[in-house]
Amino acid sequence: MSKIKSVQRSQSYLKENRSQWEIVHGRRKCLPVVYAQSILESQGNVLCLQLCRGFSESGLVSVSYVADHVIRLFATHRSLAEACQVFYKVSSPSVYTWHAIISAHMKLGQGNKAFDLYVMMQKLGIEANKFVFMCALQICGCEKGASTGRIIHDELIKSGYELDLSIQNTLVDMYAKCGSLAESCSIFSKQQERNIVSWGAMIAGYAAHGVGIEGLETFRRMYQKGFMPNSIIYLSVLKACGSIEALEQGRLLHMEIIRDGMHLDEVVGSAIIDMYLKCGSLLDADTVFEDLAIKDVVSWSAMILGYADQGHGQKALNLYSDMLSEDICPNKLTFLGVLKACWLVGNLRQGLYMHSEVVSQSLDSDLVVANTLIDMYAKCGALNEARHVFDLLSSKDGVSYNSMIQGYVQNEHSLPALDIYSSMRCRGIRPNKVTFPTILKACSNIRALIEARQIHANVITEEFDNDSTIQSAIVDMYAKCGSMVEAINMFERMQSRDIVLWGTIFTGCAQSGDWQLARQYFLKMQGYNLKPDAWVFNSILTACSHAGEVNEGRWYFLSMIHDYRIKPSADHFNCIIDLLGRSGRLDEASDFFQSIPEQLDINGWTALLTSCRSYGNNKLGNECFSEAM
DNA sequence: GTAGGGTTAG
Repeated sequence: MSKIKSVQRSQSYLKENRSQWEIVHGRRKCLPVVYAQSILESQGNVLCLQLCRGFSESGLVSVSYVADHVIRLFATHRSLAEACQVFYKVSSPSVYTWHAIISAHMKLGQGNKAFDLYVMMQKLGIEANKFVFMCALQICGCEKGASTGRIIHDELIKSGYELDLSIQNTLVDMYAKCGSLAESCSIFSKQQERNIVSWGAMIAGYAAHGVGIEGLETFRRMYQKGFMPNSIIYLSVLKACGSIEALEQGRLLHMEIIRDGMHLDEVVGSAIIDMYLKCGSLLDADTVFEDLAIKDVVSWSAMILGYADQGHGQKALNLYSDMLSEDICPNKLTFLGVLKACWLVGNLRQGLYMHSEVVSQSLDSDLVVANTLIDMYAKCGALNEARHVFDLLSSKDGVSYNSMIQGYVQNEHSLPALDIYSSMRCRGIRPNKVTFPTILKACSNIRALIEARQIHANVITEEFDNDSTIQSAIVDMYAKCGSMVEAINMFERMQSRDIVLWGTIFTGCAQSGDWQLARQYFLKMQGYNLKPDAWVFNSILTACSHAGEVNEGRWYFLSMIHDYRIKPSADHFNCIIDLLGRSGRLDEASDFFQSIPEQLDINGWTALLTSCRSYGNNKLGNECFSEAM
């Protein structure tokens, strides 16, 4: 039957007298609903909604099998209120009706309400079927978390549904979405039978957790087992490639997708663009984007965000204005990209304008957007604006606090950063691996040793004391706060120490003027076969300079040049001049430079002249000046 | 009679 005829028949049914309708059509009375569905599929238009409303008002919906269809259709039209109205009119809802209303809530982002309905259904003595169980598992994946998921998993075992393929697939998906990849893998590996969905769920799980190598490996195994990938599989595999920046694998995948003729699909196309951008290949992304038949808000946003992530702020902003001129309405992710672009190019004015756009779309209450706004303002140096967004945010998460703390620390406002940190702890929001290095830096900046010790204690209670980045930050913090004993205590406990960390120790020694300790550690470092870099030498020379170790300083300077082939920078020259100058040996400083003229650049001369001036030796200064010219 | 896996994310 043609679609137009379906519409006409549906409408004429509705016009008929209700009682007659029921008698005449008997059990086939839900047929118009099926027609309405076909209209939705073909046109997705207002007409379908009108038909649904007609049913909703006709009273026919009190019969559960009519209501089931109508609820599902209202859910597709994102009209949860109308779906609920229908549900409440059903005199004795069947398990199908319950499934329809639970699923409607879940799909429209009301996971908690959906779960309440699930519990209510069971209390009313209606036994869940596999579809309801699948729905409950999905709610755990998006709202309730793994602990509730495990309870339902137990219920499934008792009811025997555990052996059902769709249920197993949903379990794999649920555990992955809850962050428990190990449980996903365990179920997947025990599956006796798998279909394309099973493979898709597992690959998506790996991709979402950034374990791209396993994702690609699973994709390969799937292929070997004779499953042909569909577009959904490709989306996950592309994400897996992007997560590990596997450009070559991504290119091969792109070729396969072209072979299968899926590259022009706007959804797959957006994923290909995203993969190329994450792999840093902007040209490839451009080409794919240009070739897309339909550029929707997702592909535009993928480009804008991708360019912003790669540090190309201006290009991201240009893309945004191109997108607007194509009459595409920005969404939340577009704004995330544009806000990032604003701070990349340091354009606070555009940032303020984008903020007003965000407000006009009522996206300012969205946590991710608000956090990005805080970040944008803070990175543009507009701390008051950042704080304003932060204060207005009713439910702040760890990221909000981290962004605000980072904003203060980056702008060298360490005290308010410490304040925010304490209010974060008061509200029971746990600091994480982003918080600790930042707040430790705040302590270093103002040498707040007492607070720093407290934060070190927090690091231990939050079990981040084995994180190498945080350990380094603690060493750095103690060194900068002048407590070399604590710095060394931490340093000695560390499993692996990179050159930066050794540099931190030398800087600490230099600041405290402890040349003996610096020398001791320098020897120790050489024992680990670590090559000192320019920065390490700078610290060593500073330590010599502070301790007045003229000969040692000279020796290390020459060793740096000849043994380690490091070209001295102005900082190194400054150290030597300082070292000689402190001992009142400006002539020697001059001679010193004469002995290595090929190393001198304009910075070296500038350093020498500055030093002559600060030590009041104009004669030497003039000589140096004419020589430099 | 139902579905299950999917793109852009601070």
